[in-house]
Amino acid sequence: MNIAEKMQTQLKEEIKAAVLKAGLAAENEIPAVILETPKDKAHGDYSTNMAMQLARVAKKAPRQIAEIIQENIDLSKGSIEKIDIAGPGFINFYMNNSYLTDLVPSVLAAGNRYGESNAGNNEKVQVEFVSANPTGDLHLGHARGASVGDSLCNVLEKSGYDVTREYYINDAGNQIHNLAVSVEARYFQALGQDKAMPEDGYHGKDIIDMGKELAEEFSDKFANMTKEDRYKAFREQGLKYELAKLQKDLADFRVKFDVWYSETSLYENGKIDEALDALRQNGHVYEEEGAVWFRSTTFGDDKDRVLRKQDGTYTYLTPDIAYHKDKFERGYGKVINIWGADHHGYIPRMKAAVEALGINPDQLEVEIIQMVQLYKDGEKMKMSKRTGKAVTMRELVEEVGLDAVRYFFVMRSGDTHLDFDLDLAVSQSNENPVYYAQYAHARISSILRQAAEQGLDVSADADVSLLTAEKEIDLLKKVGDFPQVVAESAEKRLPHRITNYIQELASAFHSFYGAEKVIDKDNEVMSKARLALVKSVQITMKNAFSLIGVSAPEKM
RNA sequence: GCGCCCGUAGCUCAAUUGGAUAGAGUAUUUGACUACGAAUCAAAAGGUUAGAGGUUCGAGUCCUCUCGGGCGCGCCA
Repeated sequence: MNIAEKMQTQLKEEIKAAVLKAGLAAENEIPAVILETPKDKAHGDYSTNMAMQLARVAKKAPRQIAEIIQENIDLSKGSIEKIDIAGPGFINFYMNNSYLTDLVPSVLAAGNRYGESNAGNNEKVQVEFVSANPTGDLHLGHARGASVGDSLCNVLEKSGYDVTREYYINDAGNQIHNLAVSVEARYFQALGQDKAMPEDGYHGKDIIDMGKELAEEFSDKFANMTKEDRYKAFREQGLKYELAKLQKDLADFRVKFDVWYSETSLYENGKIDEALDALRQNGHVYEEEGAVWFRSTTFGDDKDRVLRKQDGTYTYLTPDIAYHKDKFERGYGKVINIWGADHHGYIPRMKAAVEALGINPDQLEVEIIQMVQLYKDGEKMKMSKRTGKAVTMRELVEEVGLDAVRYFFVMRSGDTHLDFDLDLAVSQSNENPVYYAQYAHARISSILRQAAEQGLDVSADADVSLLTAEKEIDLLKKVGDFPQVVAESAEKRLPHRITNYIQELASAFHSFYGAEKVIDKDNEVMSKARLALVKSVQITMKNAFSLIGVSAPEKM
């Protein structure tokens, strides 16, 4: 348990004890004590709404109850400096700051492990994200999904979950057929032959490049094959090429998947049939008009869904059901899918399928990432993957820089439509929030470098009780918040909380920096105390950056 | 037509999932560099939380309706 948590537990117990002592309510009538950190620090370090909650039970006015609680609280037991009653009945606690002296040494000792907690109890969680079809370049929406998904995974890991990052490769189905014939057309075009692109083909630049590369490497080898062999070859080559590109682009984006899961493998190892059988055995499957249906309406879906088409092939849903069945069989307590908003209509049927397999559908969570709109020169840019007129993730990173892209995407909660202003993101000015935070880290690094040159080392036994100035206390408290911010970010699946926190931490540091001088030749004891503080800020900042996949530069 | 999501400062977004006077960045205005990094700090100004009802001690947050925007609604994936 970290220091802030300890404080809060202690305080909660003392509040409960006071309520009991005053006879305001019986033990079983007391609601769980809720502690909040007031937005306005003039309202103390913590506040509770206990008095309002007890109004009904105690049959007294909230403010009166608050006064009674106040009288019965043991200040020293709760490490409380002062108690105020405010507003409709809030009880505000001003804590004794002496606990903060323990904070700095504990952060220094924890190092890059600072922020960890065991909130997740080592539960196995699987997160599937991006999972773009291997038929073209990753674009803006995927970049958002990759940023948010990877950050969520990091935050979950830091909070004590056992996380698996997974990418589902849609290497079966119609789109791969279209890929094969698109590659074929580009190949012949590269050989100088006039070959029209198919109606549903992929017009991306990457396919043109692939056609050229194949023509260079293999010359007219494919042209001389039988039609069947040629199709097979292009299918294979296309997949290989696209998959390699996806893996490289994501690796360059600092996203590392543990598992690349092939849809085709489900066809080959019989898992689709197993899943179908399971659904059938549970009585959720029927035949009609020559097709096999899943009665998903039993579980709240709008309409029943086809599993096997009249022509005998499966719909997209069927292998996906098998995939999800397999996920749970691998022992994950929680399965999280991060999907683009264009797939939200797919949620009810997937949940229905999970439930029909006898699994609690609450174990499947689907996080929807809203669409990204790109603006350039103040105008909306039209994008279409089919015609190849999309800005790719790679281009975006080349233009904007990886740190800024990742920061920008994690900065916003996933459930709002995002306008990405290309001109703003590109600008290397202070308009770009990522620099504000990175600058704080660089500044700290610079201070530490200079201190070292002057023979001042950071040591854990510095007398941090000297840190009593307002800005120092604010900064200490902010550092102390970190583990809980991480845990909450994980629990609520809101990785953007981390960037909010980074901004606050950076702001607290810059403000402190403006008010107090760290290295003071005439006061070595104070210098050492502040150096220890600054070092703990640096550790926290760096750990926070690493959660969102952004670098913490020592110089800029 | 039906379903899901969104609507908060000029702009881009937060808001401890029902808490106090709705906050940051940016843009605007003012002040601070012979200063450990001015990519910074200090301050001012900026709001009927799209609108109308309702629920309760208390609503940006929950419910109903209206308006506006996005995305879905296939034996495509």
